[in-house]
Amino acid sequence: MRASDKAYATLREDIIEWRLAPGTVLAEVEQSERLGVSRTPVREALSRLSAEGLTTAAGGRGVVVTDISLEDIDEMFELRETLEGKAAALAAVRGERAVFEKLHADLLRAQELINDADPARHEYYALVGRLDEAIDAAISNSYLAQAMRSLRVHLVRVRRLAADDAPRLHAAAVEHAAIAEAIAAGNARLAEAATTMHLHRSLSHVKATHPHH
Amino acid sequence: MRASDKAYATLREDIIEWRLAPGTVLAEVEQSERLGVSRTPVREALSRLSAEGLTTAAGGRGVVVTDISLEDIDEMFELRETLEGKAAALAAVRGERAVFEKLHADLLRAQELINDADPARHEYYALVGRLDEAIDAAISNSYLAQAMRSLRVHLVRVRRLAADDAPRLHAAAVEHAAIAEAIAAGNARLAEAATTMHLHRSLSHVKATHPHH
DNA sequence: GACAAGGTCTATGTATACATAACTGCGGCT
DNA sequence: AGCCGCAGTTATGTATACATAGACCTTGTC
Repeated sequence: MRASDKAYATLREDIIEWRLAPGTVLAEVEQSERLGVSRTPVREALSRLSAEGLTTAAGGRGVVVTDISLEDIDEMFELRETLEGKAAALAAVRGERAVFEKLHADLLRAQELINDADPARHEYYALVGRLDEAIDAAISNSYLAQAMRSLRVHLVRVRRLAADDAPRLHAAAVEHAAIAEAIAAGNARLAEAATTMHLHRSLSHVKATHPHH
Repeated sequence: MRASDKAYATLREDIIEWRLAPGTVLAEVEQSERLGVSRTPVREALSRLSAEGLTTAAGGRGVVVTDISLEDIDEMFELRETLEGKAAALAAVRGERAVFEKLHADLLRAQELINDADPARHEYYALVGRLDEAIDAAISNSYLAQAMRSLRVHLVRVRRLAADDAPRLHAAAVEHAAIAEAIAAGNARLAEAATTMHLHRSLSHVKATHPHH
């Protein structure tokens, strides 16, 4: 593994997991010492992070971890609804029925994955991730897929902030299942509507959890 | 101006203007000699270009200029319709009426800008650029604006490929005027429809001009 | 004659030394 | 007392030397 990849992965993880708070200044020398690599790979990592929008170059004095305001969350979900709504509609038209029928069935059984044995809900999120990947593959549009990937980085940060509780996850699983079902049925408008509903409820949940910020 | 900015701007311009053909291998030493800077800024420039999608890291053997296939153009316009349609609708709701009324009037007079005195149509494209900027500002959604900016880079490359002729530009000016008018009127659905129409005709024109590729 | 294995070579990946510009603190001026 | 300006310091920006890994060519064998 390249040192720059390591630096990038570590910094990215630290930012997403909120171990590096917004506003934190990431100095090159400081980070190179912390990560045990030289300034060059750190520099490249910070470059990539800034391109993604996780950090911003604060003119001259290092790069700082970007903040996420309530307005940012609204804006992110506005774009998300546009992109994922379109993606769901396209997947309904172009996707393979069998793939989404299986995902539908798995998502209906996802309630069992949400238990106290796995507080981080790794398996549940992995399943949701498979739905995302299936949609990405089904739309066969690399530009749209890329736009959604860019956005997902920021959404993971929001998710960490929102502290999904079990009731919300149970409801979300049902909503995801509805999306998969609509895609499997080849019903584009229904798939888009199901996506809109899901995102609306997700946003409401986030806002209810964090009224301030 | 920083050397890395210079390297980035030069390389980006060369790629967009098709002076660097798709498939061209951009070796670091070679480019650093050509641009008169050291490898470090060239490296950073290539990094940024790859993040934008203008180049791709060809595992081990340098970065190569990405190609644009006919499928790519279809995909780009599919995303573009989604993004710009939404943006136009939002601008109709959130934008300032006066700004778009002025743009509407200017665009109706744009026919005069398309003459033999300016073969590159700088003034015309500047006016269209002002419409884009006005919409960007009106939507007040930095994530959506960022997604559109990312896409526009690639679209400029396609435009250079399509060799816009005077008749198409005259028609496009009218279509742009219709978008501005709908936004000024605060009619979101009409603005979205006008955008869809414009993009459909643009794509048809590009495909008619370049049936192969 | 073709395929595979090894070596060489050339590219990128990394580290570090040096240049330069901006921020900060201090001092003098108004 | 507040502000402007200068210098010191410390950060980033650049260049270059060195490490390393992958690609291509050569050579040997089947």
